[in-house]
Amino acid sequence: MSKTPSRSTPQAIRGTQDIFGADAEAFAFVVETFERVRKLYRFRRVEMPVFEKTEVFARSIGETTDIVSKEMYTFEDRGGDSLTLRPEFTAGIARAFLTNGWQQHAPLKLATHGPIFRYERPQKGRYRQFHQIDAEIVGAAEPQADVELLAFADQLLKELGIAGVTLHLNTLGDGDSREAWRAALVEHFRAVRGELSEDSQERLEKNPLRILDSKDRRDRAFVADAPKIDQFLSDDARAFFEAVTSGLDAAGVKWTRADGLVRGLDYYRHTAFEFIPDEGSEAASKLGSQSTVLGGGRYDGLMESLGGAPTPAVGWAAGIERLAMLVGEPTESSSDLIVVVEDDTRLTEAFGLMRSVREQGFSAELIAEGSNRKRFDKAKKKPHDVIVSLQQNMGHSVSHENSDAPVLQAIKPYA
RNA sequence: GCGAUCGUAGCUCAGUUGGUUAGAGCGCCGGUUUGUGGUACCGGAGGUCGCGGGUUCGAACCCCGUCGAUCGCCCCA
Repeated sequence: MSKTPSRSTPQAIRGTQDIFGADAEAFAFVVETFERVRKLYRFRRVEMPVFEKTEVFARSIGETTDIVSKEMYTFEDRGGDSLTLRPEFTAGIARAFLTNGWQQHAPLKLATHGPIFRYERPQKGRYRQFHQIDAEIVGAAEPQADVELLAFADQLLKELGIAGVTLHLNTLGDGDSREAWRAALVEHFRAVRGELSEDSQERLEKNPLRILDSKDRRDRAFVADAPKIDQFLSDDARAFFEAVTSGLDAAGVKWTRADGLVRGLDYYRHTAFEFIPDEGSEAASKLGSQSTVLGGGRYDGLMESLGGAPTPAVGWAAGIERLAMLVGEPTESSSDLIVVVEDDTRLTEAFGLMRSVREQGFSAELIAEGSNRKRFDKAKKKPHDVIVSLQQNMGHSVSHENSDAPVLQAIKPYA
């Protein structure tokens, strides 16, 4: 047994987590399911660096919010370059697309997953190092890319067994639509500025679209009669959105229109979406105030901010920990076989048996420590199909509830 | 960055208005019992009560600070 850590044992960094046990199993289930479904949709696997030059994120995210100045893990390396631990996948993928000449593969369907870093106050479902799965279609201007991407997300959530979650869908229109809408919103809210919450008065200057999802009571009345994006959509933008929605209907993806759903960053165009737990659902209570399960949108404006040619793209990301909170307790996997050594002289025999069983593709665990008498009881407490107990004088016993257990074939001399 | 609640054994927690050697259950280790068996009983290890300072004759308990956790606000790529 290890001793209690002394006072000098370093603590884990705030907002990081050591995932173990049932949580780790749920985490792995999310990743494995993602990998399986991603292959069904023929998304190609990509591995990305965990850090990039700071400008990769600074230029793509822009200066509109606190993100760049306050919420990234940015540091100087020994060469004096400013680097940042990735706070998202999209910007790095865009950079890779440009620097590697992946235009030649366009339209390119990519999937990846891994750790993400954001310097934020930890709370329920929110960590400083957390993990995302991510899917992008780069170099595809057509609405069917949005449909395919969303069908992937929808099927993934279904296969994870996550219920009570609905796709909330909106369009931000093309660049001109978006700007006209934004200007109208600013005008609308400026007229009632004094009656808005303090937070929203500030948002009016920094990020007016965000007033639309204010939780403050004082703002709600003005949000309700705020101008809608639909009034500002160009014919093309309207047609694009209709193509997306009719495609989703055809693909059997359920959705609901959320005309207040926005993206804060300027590079977003057209489709914006979030899968959100239904009010009062089990999923909603499990997630607390961190409600979005999976979110994304079309980012046709991103490549240009990184100095590339205009390149249409659409993608989504989802927090693995949050998904894992919703998949429920996976049943602990049981070993096909447990070998109990109740007489230490038979330990070598046990080693041979273990190896043989495992080579035949069965999982097996050995129990050969502690009091001889209590070893069998210990084995009974672990999930298993079959227990073989090696006792004194070359005797043995086999215990199982199911005489069809496949592993019995692999241990015939004992069974 | 702001606010609230919390921090006692590996885990879940108790600890009475501040008062002797800080407790329970589970888990762990050992023994006895049982003997094809997740039994029962006995015993044991394991805590400077998150950390630092203060008040007091005396602090797990009161005060300040700090670190961490949890929940919410801000932010949400």
